[in-house]
Amino acid sequence: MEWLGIERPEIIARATENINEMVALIERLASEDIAYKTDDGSWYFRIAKFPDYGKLSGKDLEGIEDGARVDVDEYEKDAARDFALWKATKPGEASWETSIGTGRPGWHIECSAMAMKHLGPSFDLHAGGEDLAFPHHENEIAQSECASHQPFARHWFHVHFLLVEGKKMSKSEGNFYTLRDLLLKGYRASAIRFLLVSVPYRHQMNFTFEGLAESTAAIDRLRGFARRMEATAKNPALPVERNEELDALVADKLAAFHAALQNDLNTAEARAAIFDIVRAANIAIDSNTFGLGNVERIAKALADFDAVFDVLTDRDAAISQGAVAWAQAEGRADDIAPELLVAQSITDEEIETLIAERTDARKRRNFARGDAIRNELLEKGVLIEDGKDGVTWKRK
RNA sequence: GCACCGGUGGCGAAGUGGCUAACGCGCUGGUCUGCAAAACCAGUAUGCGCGGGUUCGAUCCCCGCCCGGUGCUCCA
Repeated sequence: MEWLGIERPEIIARATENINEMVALIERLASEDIAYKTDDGSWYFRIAKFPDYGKLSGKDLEGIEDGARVDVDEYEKDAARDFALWKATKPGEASWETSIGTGRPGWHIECSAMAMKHLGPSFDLHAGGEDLAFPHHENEIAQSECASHQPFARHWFHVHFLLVEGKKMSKSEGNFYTLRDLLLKGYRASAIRFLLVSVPYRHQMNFTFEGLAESTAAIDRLRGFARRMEATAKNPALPVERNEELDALVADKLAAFHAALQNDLNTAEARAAIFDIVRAANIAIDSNTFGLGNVERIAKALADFDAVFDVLTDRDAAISQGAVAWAQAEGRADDIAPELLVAQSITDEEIETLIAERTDARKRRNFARGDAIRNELLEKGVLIEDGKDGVTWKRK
């Protein structure tokens, strides 16, 4: 997770450490006859007591009427759609001895109990995959709101599953990749992150290797621009007064960036606004209409962008090295892309030395030698750029 | 079979009842460069799954169909 720049949760709750809370919740429901015990010692939730059932998923409950697809007697439930809160012990299963009997909690009660314990009866946001809306989240709402008599989560955030190369991801399709797999193939962590966040969460995205290459190129452009801004800000030849037209455009696009994120996290639109700024600023610099006064707002835009997207700072090499080290330790060295090892075989110091030699050769107009060095570095994944103010380089 | 979500250029992907259908990548040509790279410019969907309908006007609304995803039993 940290490889993708994802923050760790403040609290990671474990179901097995919160059995008491779950039992208390079931007892509270039982006191209002919402939870009931069956002959085998299991507890079920009486959906008839919660008229709002189905409000999240918009399910038509007629489809799961009593006895339609489930043998009611077999489960001893009062209604087929009632769901388990607590399951009586079965041989070979973990169980706890509690005031409501010996057994283990049902799946849904765990989440209700832990969410309310840490966040209170009402909280802002509950997330989950699209597959969980029904029945899991629906059942959480029913249990929690019946127990607390308050609204449970105010907003629900359901992410769509992604497609991989146009198909659902599955081991049998052979399109199941872990983050480590992708890193070992030579893709950058930042590109993976950027691709994943570039499509709004509500939409199903098609994750492709071509898409990863696209993200890599897009990040290169953004990082290149960030570097260019830094260099430009230090350029003493630049006029101090700002280009008002450009500044207004940047302000406009920065507002659009934030508006897009405010609009249900539309990351695709937010991203577009930043690229608009990049292009406009590049044009201004290229046409010598850029002033030092323009730097401030653009720097603010980049900072705001990166506070969310977090791809400008290059930590890719270290992360890839981590993946390589892992593969070597696990005996999976064969999975490491050759380019990755080649790229890691040259140090920054060695690159600087070669570039200095090349610059020297070019001054003497020995272009053959200069180009030879450039090609040598290129083979090691190092790209040289000759700018007006000197040579810069980056790893591919 | 039923319900919900989606189907936009070569690819990824925004968006809107009527303005040139964003943005990124790719590709082609150009500027710059010793040559490249980077950056910039121009071009690249007469078109938004298919067929009807509503409307002065639909990619955007309605209906049907096709395709993809998810759910509709248990487990988590």
